[in-house]
Amino acid sequence: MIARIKDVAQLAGVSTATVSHVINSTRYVSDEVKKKVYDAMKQLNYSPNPVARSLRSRKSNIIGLIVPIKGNDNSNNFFMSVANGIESVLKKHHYHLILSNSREKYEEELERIQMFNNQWIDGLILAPTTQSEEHKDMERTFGDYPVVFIDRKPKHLQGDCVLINGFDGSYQAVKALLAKGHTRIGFISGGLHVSSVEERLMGYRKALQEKGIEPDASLIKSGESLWTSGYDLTHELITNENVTALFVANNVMCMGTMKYLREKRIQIPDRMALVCYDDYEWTGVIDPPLSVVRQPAYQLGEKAAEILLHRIENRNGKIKEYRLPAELIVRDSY
Amino acid sequence: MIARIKDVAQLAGVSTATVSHVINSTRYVSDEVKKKVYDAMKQLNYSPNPVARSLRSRKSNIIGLIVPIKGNDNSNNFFMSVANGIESVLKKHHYHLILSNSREKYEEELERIQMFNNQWIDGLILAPTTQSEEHKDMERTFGDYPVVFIDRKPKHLQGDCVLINGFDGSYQAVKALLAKGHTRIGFISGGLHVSSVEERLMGYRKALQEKGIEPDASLIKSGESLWTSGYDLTHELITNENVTALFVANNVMCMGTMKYLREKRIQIPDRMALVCYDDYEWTGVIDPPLSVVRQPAYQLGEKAAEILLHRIENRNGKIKEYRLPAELIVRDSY
DNA sequence: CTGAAAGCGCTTACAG
DNA sequence: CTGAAAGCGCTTACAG
Repeated sequence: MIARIKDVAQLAGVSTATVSHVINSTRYVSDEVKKKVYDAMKQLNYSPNPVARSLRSRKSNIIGLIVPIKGNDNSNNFFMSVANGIESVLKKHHYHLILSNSREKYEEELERIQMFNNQWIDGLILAPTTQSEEHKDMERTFGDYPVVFIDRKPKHLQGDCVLINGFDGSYQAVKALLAKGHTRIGFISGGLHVSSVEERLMGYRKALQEKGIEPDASLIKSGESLWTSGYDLTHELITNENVTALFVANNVMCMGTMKYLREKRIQIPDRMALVCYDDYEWTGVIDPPLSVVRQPAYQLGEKAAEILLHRIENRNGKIKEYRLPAELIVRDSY
Repeated sequence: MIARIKDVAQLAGVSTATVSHVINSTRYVSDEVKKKVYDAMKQLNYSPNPVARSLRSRKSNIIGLIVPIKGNDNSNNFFMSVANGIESVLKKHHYHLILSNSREKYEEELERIQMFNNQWIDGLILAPTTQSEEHKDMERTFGDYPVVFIDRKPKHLQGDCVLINGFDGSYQAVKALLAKGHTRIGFISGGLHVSSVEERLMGYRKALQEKGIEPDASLIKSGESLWTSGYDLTHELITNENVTALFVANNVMCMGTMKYLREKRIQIPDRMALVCYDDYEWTGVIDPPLSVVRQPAYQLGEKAAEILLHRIENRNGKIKEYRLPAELIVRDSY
């Protein structure tokens, strides 16, 4: 039989109120009484029922996470690292993580949020779908809990944000390509309306402009985050635009670029210089090892969790936007 | 203000019992009364408080998942796909998923299980740590909920299992290498005491024996699931054992193998034939595209969730062990 | 310094 | 066919 607080109180010869206060350190209890309570708890192998606790205190110690991972996309370890980072700090604070997936669809995202509203989560970490960045009305959807946005900054919503400094990462990458003498540098990425991608493009532009090169719109290609799309766009840039270098700001698309270059026997870096996004291990073991922009995904998760937990304690503090630095990892592809 | 069942009852002019029964279809209610209740619910934008519901009904609609992902290992998308598969079927049944990570440490695994015991989860999906396969006493640790083991079969515990047929996948892979005339085929993997790895080794042995080749223990190398370990073991096999082919039954270690072969300029497949584990996209875009054994991770998750949900409804059915087929994807590395 | 008791929002025997 | 009321296991004003 599972012990209840009543059983503990009875065995310790005190009231349930006292047991509760001992457990939660919420008012003074004499050491003598405390000891009796602890002994009884131990003897009964008692641990409080968190559901009853949640009902009464209106606090669940559960955090929701919604990630946008398309279909069967098992190449996307970014959000998996993020989830891991979140979980690691939640654990320390005795919180749990409910994982949910919007599959990059706005309707599913709303659906998940609504499920969470009923579930009495204490807070939500949301990587908004690319569509939801546009939707003003989403704010009304959230329940009465704090929300931290990650990776993508919704244009019409305000709230704490944890982002990666894609501007600087891209700026460094393109600057490095320019330093090697490249002037026609292709840019490949996912949808440009996503804030994270937008920033990467801004970094690209800025680096070019500093060198006195006006960005050529025909060198900037965006498509779906699929390797096939990366393949096609690489083809376009190489056959029509005479580029000598590529900056591929999307890891999945980068695989398509690699596939294309390999098939056409275009040597890296001699005939095509390359910098890609995301430092997954495979990028280091292929031939040649790829120079990449590294995103601190795990740390992003940690930071988001810390901010959310802080916000739960302190609902009215000033809203903040955090940016974690991206890092250019130089290997042999340019 | 958030509406409670009482408010709905009042507005509809019925008892809370009736409202509850309408919501849960748990006893007959006349269509007329039903309509009044639905109207009131709609008007008040009512949705039941799941915490209160859980407390009373002792059912949380939450499933726990514990995965063993080491430290910052962002190459491990296997369990991420599994989690995705689980989540997709839970969603359909209005269940939630709590994600937790044992980091491949037995103590952390126990800790997480204990947290779950308090949390009143309705069931647990567990990918046991390699250590926990050994521990008989773990059974006593579980609370009063069904458990489904995935990917690894604990030697001393009984319960539903969903595994991948690593035997057959490996058998096919090694058979293919043998068909190309290779006889000295190295085997590289993580710890051999893990059931999934054990099976892969058995498939390797079986294929050799069928060809009349007695497996040579010195060609069988196991180490930690790290690319550095794959690198070192590849070095050993090539310099000391004169192998002409390698079967690397671990995706992370396979990266080390690739790195080694590339550094030493050992041509694949001419000077070294290769079959690796796990069909991640990068294995298809490198040069040459790798032949791999594909594991249906997403489907593993789906199956595990289905079985667990079924088990929750039907605690006393016969315990089952499911095996999903692994598939040899033939590309250009042998 | 501690206890008796109300109440969180539901579900579910019990009664008619 | 439906309702009044107990109770799930806690927390927390209120009282002394």
